[in-house]
Amino acid sequence: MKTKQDTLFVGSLAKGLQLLRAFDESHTEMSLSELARITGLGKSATQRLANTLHVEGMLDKDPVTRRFRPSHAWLQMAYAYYWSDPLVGQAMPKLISLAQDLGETVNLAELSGDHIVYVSRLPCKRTQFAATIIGRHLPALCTSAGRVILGSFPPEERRNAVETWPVLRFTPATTLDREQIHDSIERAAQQGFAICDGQMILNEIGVSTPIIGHDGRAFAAVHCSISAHTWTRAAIEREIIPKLQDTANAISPAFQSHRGIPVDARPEPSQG
Amino acid sequence: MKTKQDTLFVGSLAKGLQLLRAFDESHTEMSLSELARITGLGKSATQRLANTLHVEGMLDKDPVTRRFRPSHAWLQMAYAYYWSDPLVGQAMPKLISLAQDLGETVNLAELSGDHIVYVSRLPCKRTQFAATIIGRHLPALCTSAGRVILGSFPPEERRNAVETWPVLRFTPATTLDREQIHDSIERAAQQGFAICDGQMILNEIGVSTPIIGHDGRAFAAVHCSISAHTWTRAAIEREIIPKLQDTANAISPAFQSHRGIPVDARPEPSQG
DNA sequence: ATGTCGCGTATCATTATACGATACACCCAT
DNA sequence: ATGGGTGTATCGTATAATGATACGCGACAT
Repeated sequence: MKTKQDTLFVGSLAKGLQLLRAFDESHTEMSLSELARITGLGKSATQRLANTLHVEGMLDKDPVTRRFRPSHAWLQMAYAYYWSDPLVGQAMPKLISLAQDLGETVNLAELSGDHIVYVSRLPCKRTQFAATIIGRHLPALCTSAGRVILGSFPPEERRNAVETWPVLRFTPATTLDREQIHDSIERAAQQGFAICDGQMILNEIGVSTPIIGHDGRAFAAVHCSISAHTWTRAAIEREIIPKLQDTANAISPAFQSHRGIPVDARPEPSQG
Repeated sequence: MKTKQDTLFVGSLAKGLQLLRAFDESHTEMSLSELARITGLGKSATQRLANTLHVEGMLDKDPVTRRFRPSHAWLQMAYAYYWSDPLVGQAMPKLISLAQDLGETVNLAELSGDHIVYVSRLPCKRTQFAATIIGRHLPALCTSAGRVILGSFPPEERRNAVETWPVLRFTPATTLDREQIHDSIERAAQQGFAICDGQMILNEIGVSTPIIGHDGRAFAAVHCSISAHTWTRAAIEREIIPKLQDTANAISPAFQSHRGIPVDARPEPSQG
């Protein structure tokens, strides 16, 4: 029996994608049976799907251990993504200048549902590995970028987001209290920037300014990650914020919000 | 009729991947019919597959133009890739130091069949957009990285590669003559580095040193991109090469060649 | 040695599932 | 109006994906 709207849904394809999604931070290479176990797909099915992905060049297969892992094609997907995202092309040169100017790590973050994604990273200092690679997905409420973006939303949506969007603990200092998050967003809305302390990494400070579309809604942010050991709040506001804001403003004008659609208002996939 | 080895090949999945691969530099967003035309898949099939990919979050669909484009999930694939590639984790901090030290754009390139892929990029100057984003695939023979890697291969393989691997013209200065490419590789083999002038971009110089595995074969390279306007050959060899070599050597020891398998010796997908 | 377990691989009949053709609604040009 | 171009939806058919089953191998413990 089919759930409902699925005469134009190809199950095999969806299952194949499941296999791809099974790979993450903690599953970097997997045997056939591991894949089967994690996806819950059954040995035969997994075998066929994994083999297909291998033949098609999406999975590398170690000839001796027979374990699968993401192929270089996964990076080509990112390459194609970059060309398709008009924001990146506009922002990149400005971000490079900014990073060189500041001498600090600069990122471009986009809103994606109730998360933010680091779309571009320009690391200038060594940090956690995860902070140096693109594509990381984080709960918007836990990041300075997410908060400053939310700050540009109408109060109604803002409230709803603060109450319903997910939060996750990353460090002992991560704020889980939605009251505090609310306040942080209010402040961001008034000031036009957000500063978050030790939310993701201890002694790391995140600073963000919003990239605003025609409609006044932000859909991305310029983000800077610095060390709490070398920066005071005052110095940040004096030396970093203005430059971040200039950069964000220089990127802003040309764009329309196109991804920051509230999760519940997402386009219906298809509706019998 | 089936070709032969396909009882464990899922066609629908392969077709879905075809859709994904249809997106590139020149196809950044596509309508249903465009997709159908490019993949040659027929309207109905394309409709179903595209819809599936949309529902599964792999393709965004503009609610008004109804055009598809890569979603943020494409970046998450890169994220997963990075975790799975042991080289990246080792190299990243060293590359960051190098880039800061040189003040020039530094890249990490891996061999992938007869191409090289830029796996990590640390742009310090503005250049062409394509040179700032990861995942770019280039014919190995046309790049300093590819040549210096090939330089570490046994002469037999090296010769074969020079004769059969693809070359492509990017600038009026791109070397298409395989004799010259051969010489360039020989020089790289002796010197331990490769310098390429204006092969990809006019007035851009590429400099690479090899990252070598246990077996003596290189499978990746540290690459630096600089301007011909500000650097002379002598200055490069004096100030850049040594640092590149140090970095590459610092990364090398821990690794085994695992992707640089000659194209013809790639693991057979399955063989009835 | 010997048995067992887990793995990757291969085969096969069954029917669910993906298929192409077809038809409709819509928008923008002629 | 009209015609070509979209995106969408439906339907009967047979292709193509399915799960169970079986085999061969190596690791490990008995």
